[in-house]
Amino acid sequence: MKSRSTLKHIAEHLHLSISTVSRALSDHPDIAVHTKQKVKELAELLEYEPNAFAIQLRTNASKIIGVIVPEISGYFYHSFIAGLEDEARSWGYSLMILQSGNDPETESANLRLCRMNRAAGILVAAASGTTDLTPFERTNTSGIPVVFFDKVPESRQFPKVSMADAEAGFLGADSLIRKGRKKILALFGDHALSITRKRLKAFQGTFQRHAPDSQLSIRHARSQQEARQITFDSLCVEEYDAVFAMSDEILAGAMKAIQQQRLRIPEDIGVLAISTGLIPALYEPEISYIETSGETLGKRSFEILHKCMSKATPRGEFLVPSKLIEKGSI
Amino acid sequence: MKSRSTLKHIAEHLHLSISTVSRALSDHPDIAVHTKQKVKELAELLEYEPNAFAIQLRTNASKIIGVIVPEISGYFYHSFIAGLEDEARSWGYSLMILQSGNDPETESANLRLCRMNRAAGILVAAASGTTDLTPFERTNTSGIPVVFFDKVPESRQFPKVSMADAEAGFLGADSLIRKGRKKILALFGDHALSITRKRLKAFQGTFQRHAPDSQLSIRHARSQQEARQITFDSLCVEEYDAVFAMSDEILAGAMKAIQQQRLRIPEDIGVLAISTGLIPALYEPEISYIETSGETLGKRSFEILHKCMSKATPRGEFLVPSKLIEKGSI
DNA sequence: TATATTAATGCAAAGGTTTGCGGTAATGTT
DNA sequence: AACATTACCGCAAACCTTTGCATTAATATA
Repeated sequence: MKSRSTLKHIAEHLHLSISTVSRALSDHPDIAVHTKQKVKELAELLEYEPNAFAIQLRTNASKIIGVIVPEISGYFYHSFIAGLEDEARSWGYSLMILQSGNDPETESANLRLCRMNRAAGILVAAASGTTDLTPFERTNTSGIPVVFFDKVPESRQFPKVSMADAEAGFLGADSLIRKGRKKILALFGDHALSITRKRLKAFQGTFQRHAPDSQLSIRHARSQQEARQITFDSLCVEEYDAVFAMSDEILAGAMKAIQQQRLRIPEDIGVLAISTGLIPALYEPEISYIETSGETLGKRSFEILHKCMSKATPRGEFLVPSKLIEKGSI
Repeated sequence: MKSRSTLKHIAEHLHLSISTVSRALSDHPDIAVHTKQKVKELAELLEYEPNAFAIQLRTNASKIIGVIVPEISGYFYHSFIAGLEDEARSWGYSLMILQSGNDPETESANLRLCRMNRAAGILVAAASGTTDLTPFERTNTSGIPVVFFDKVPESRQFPKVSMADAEAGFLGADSLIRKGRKKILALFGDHALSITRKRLKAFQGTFQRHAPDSQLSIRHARSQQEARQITFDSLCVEEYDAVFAMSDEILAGAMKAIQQQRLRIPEDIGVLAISTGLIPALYEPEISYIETSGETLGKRSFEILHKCMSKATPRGEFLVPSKLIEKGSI
């Protein structure tokens, strides 16, 4: 193990003081140009790399952003993280990824980790069981901005960024109406989740306003399996114009039922979903969807957090717009 | 912003020295039990949280593991990261995630970041263009163990952990043979990739040895789209007993062609894939697959890296076994 | 020539923690 | 009673960098 070179080493070699070397490397105007040059050359030669710990200890700030999600894998968060990493890296930040496993305890422990590492900021998709926000408040109080995304609490206290759920619901309903679909099996997630309620409300409202004669069968499923079962049963007893799925997970379940019934898309039945786009691309024909891009959400979240880290304290909820991607399944 | 409490604060309140407080908190045997108790109580009260920077500076070691992957999103790496994070957390380590975007330059920059942050160890899935291993060597020389996973270089120099590709290829062929499938469309990835060659070799070899009378059509596709096109065209001109896909991406393409042709699975055609399991679960019936679990690979990778970080210097390539998951598509 | 200005560099403290070693008092051993 | 041991605890250095201020020498100004 080669011992790494430090400012001290460079200073000794050049018969300079540590402070001069430090300033030379950071292009401080006080330092003579030829000195800077010599220092930089030697630094290159010695493969000098600053000790991040020392810098962070001195400045009491890191270039690390904490990210706490229920799970990395699955239908959504990995694309969020991908977008976020991309954006963060371009600003010189790195990501510390933590999974809560939907457990508030673990979430709180992760939060503590972020504090210990003096994260520059923290992005959180709350665990579903999280009600007590004091750990987040404490983090905030100690000078680390916290921004919620996707799974956001009711509280006004923290900035939040999430998908434009109402808009997505509206777009879904709107395109079904435009295509003349009248009898629709609409599959939504757990009614306890705010995301479900928001999407559902806009979806339902749009139909009531613009196509009150349509027949809407609203169903709720808490898993892929449940979505499949419900879809299958529904399709057995009645014929539908179209199936609408409010998420990738639901879509996956619904598609299995549709395949099982060997229905043709879009002739026998239309299909539309709210999705990130990965799952809809797996079927033939591909499924049209209202895009809720994880990547975009990631980039946007970084922007908001970045503002929090500098000066401003943005308030309220920021929405990432969604748009219809037509693939011919409806 | 509340100023955080330090060892010094606790020491002053209790009229003790900093060193005593430090030792008390880490249960050093030299410290009297009642002293420990008092210190811990006050630490709790003051919400003391150790300054990770100071610790890391002092000990010149962090509890952070660098992970460099071409991309987080996609078919595979997110599940790897999920498994890894799980295992790492249980050992008190956190993950610093970096994407190379398959660019050797970025990869090298990410490596540098890991060095600056004195990562305890680094896990790398090499960018496809990476040929020069000196940046990795330098990292290694400076005392940070590097282990490659999934996309591993030829070099013997670093420990590597990857899927048991040969075994997966064998298992695929074996189960096709057992099911009596004779005429098979076998879809593989880019022939330049070692993963492709390994899987193909075992697959082909098994057929030659155990069912030399079978008809094997081997095709190579570099994308989902290409896989789809090839499958579609092939199915047009000939009838096949079964389709074999060597990866999720290929499977997705093949499935689109099969759906397009409206073939029933498994009656009209059998389907088998090598996969992590997410994609096969989206179809009806679900697709049987040889499981190459990202989670398991993640956990195993951590184990190897963990050994490297302590004492031993494991050499060679470690393989994580795969197994057949029967779902009735064949 | 004496004084003010500028340019270039060095000193030293601070940031919070760990740890080898030395010190003190109390207890145990002959 | 003299000495050795034990149980606790503190001192101070070290980890590496940043930065306010002081210092020196050289140049410009009056």
